[in-house]
Amino acid sequence: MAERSENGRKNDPEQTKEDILLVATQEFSTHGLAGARVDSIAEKTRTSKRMIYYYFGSKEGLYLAVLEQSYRKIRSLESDLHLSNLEPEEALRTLISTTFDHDEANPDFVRLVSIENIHHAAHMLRSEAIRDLNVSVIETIAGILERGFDHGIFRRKADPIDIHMMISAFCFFRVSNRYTFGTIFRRNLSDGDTIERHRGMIADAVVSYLKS
Amino acid sequence: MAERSENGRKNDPEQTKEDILLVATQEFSTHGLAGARVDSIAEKTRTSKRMIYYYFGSKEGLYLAVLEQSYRKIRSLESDLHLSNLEPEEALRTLISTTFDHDEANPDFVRLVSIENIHHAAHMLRSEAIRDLNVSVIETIAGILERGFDHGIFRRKADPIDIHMMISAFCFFRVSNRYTFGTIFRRNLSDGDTIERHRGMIADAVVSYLKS
DNA sequence: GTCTATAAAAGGATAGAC
DNA sequence: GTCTATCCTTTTATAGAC
Repeated sequence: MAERSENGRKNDPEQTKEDILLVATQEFSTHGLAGARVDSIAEKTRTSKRMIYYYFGSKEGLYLAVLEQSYRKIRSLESDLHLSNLEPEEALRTLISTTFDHDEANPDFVRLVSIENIHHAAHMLRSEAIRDLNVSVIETIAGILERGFDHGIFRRKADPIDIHMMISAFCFFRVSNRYTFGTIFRRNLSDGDTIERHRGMIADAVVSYLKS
Repeated sequence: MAERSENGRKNDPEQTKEDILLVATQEFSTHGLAGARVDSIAEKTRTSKRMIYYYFGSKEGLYLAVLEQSYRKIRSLESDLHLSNLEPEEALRTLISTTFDHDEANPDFVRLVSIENIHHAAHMLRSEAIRDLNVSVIETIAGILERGFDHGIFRRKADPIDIHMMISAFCFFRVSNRYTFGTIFRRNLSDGDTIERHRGMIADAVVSYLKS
């Protein structure tokens, strides 16, 4: 009555799906939606192409699953910060560092978002899971801005979504445009010193903007 | 001895190439490199698929030509500003507005750069024309920062490339991530009021950063 | 649930005439 | 320089056995 797999684990659907998703995330983020090859994904998986269609229906279905999983991962990160105990400027700097480090650590996610924008966010629109994304970041920022203004620390009443955009833009661009920017200006944006300097820079910029 | 075309123009190679490039720019920026279809491009052109291969050799050759032409267009814009006559803060604000308006007015270019980043800037690296891009923006910014610091207007000695990145990031992201950002936060970034507010915002942020 | 083999279609590229 | 027709590889997707 021996099981089939060598690792002593019997056929595990969840495990198989996870495996496919992991490989697919890599493939889509490297080649884009149209550029990704189902065959390549299947080869790098410990299962076969047939299973991809069995579980995900189509190439697009797989892409959507990859996208949803990627967004689900960040959603969880954002909520566990507990910034309301910190004084406003410190809370904001912590939030910014978190966003910065997240993008730096997750180039695959950044690339998937870029790809989704190429496609006018069409898949994201179709996915309730993603569309109903926790926009708790905005509430967090709104709270910080309000407290900061009341305490006289920030002189400017800014829109929280605008501030979130300013932070995202900087953190995202560094990763998304790494290659073209690096090529033109001959600068390696993933270099350790550069990372440190940029992390401080975006925080200082946002804070000084709010204080001015 | 009648000419062939109805418009009284005889076969014009340059015109034909231009026509193909225009359509191809649209197609590549909308669907990405792999997603673009040579057949679709040919259909929308007043010439045939054969001519695309005749002039550009391959789909990749056409893509590279599109990319080069797009970069050539901005290069010319950046140089005709004559900012050295303006006082530093005004010069910087003018430069920022120009970048902002350029990205807003050229979503195709922004998308092509995003696509090129998906491909690790591989084509850009192969193209001398693009690699030797005029980096005069950096010299311009360096000059402004120096003058501003000497005049006591800016208190911070910042790296010109970093400042250029900060400006680019904001202006670029607004356009490149328009769809995903708009979907999640239910905000139209190409709305007139938003554009005005954002144009002022990035300028204020950079200036206050340098003054802090 | 999983595999091998294969169908079906799409899309990049070219032949050859004018 | 330009056109029509076509080749042929690549790639998505499925059939059918176990």
